[in-house]
Amino acid sequence: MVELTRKQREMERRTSEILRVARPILIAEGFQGLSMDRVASQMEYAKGTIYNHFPNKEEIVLALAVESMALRRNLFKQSAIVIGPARFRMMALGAACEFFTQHCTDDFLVEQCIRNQSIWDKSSEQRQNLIRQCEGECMGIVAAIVRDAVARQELSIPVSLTPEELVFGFWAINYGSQILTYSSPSLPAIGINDPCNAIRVHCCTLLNGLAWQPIMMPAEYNENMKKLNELLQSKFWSLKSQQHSFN
Amino acid sequence: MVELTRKQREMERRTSEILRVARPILIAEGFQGLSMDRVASQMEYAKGTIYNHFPNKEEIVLALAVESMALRRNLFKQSAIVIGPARFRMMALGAACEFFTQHCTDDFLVEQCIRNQSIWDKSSEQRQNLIRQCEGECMGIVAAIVRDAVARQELSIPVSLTPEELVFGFWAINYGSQILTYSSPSLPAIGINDPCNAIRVHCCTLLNGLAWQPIMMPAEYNENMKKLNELLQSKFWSLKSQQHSFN
DNA sequence: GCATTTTTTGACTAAGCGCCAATAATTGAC
DNA sequence: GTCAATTATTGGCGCTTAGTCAAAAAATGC
Repeated sequence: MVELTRKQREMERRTSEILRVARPILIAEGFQGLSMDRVASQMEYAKGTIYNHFPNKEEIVLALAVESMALRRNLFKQSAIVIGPARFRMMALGAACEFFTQHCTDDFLVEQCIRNQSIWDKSSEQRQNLIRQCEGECMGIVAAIVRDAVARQELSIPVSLTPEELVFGFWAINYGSQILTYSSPSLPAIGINDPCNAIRVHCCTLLNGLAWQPIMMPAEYNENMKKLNELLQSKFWSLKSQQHSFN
Repeated sequence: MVELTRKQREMERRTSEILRVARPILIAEGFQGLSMDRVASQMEYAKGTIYNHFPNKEEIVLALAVESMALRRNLFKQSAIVIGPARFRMMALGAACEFFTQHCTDDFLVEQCIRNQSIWDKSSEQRQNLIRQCEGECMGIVAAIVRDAVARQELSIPVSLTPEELVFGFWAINYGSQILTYSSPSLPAIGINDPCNAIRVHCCTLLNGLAWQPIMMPAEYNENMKKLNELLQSKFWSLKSQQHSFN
């Protein structure tokens, strides 16, 4: 029995080795560029062995996405515990989104890869659920801040919106802007020189529009975001080092 | 010479025939599922002939995206001429985004297909520029509304934002929410039951946060969006019929 | 040391992209 | 109307890749 677990451990070690090899290929050359032969030859194993770990290419990509989304979730968890009014914690989550895209760009790109029907069609329910769970956890972290703000009477949610639907607006604006920034050819050519600053202003405006206390002008908001960003940076290294070990 | 143009016309007719055949395949089965052999056999031409029209698969996809984005742009143009204060026109563009995603879902999906580095790597500069141009025109339409609102003193833009960067916020929130709605597995499972309504509320809040006159409560905003949506629907049919003929 | 189970291997099939030499069709000069 | 020159079409070929599977190798356990 102790032998069996040693074998299992060996198996798992190799599973993560496959992911370690596959990730940079996926990031550099996309889903097309990632080939099983290439992974196999770089691992110095036969292709069939790779198929003992993952039934198809899509599962590898989904497994990579699970890792990347776990990092995002951990970053969210760390951001949600900054001190101050709920609005500050909400801002910290905006900072986390910025930070993730800018400093974990590879993981951000992996997340993009799975927004593709064909990957979901060919992968296992089980691994899909890991993604959904992680997404749900991220949502839960932010929604908890909203609920806390309501409890503290610093915010009242517009009628007809659930706390999660309120979060959805911030999710959409951050996610949308980051996708556009990274995939739209030549934003500056159509007059968008500093998309990141623009989204900060919009988030601030949205928070103020919701009358989420304390109200701030964009300049003040921006100052606070800078501080939150630095705080996040200092927290980040310890987070990276335990990347796959903590919940 | 008249013979030559007849030939050219024949050539162009077949080019659009290829796109007509390729589009439903791309939509139903994605970039992977679209194969040159399949297009050729469905056209009852040899594969080589398809390659006389398009140097590779990526160019076909980009050509399809040009058509879809032209439809979006035309919808934007039609929406931008509704009567009333600039804020109403801005709202009409939000309605156009909703409308496009809901009633031209195929075109929305085609737009998504090209957010993929490998397609841009393998396609011609020339066709890429058609996409960029269309994107720039869409931006121009909306930015003009913003500029008009400033001129009418119904809006003052936050310092540090260009009119285009202001538009970018609305672009991001609409685009982001639509991508999430269409590609995120089970939004309702994480508490988002009506993403479309949520985004309407957020857009209203954002407009109010910018103090864009006339200020509206979400309920009133929603009523106006409904009316704009109906108006758009009535305009849409004539637009569809002349889809590729007008600028 | 040997039989049984498990794992690994890499040749193989099927499918698809892109190429190109051979074939067919069209053109236009006379 | 004929025929040489040009242009367009064809489909088979080389190459790559996903995924399979029977045979070989390795590990296990008695």
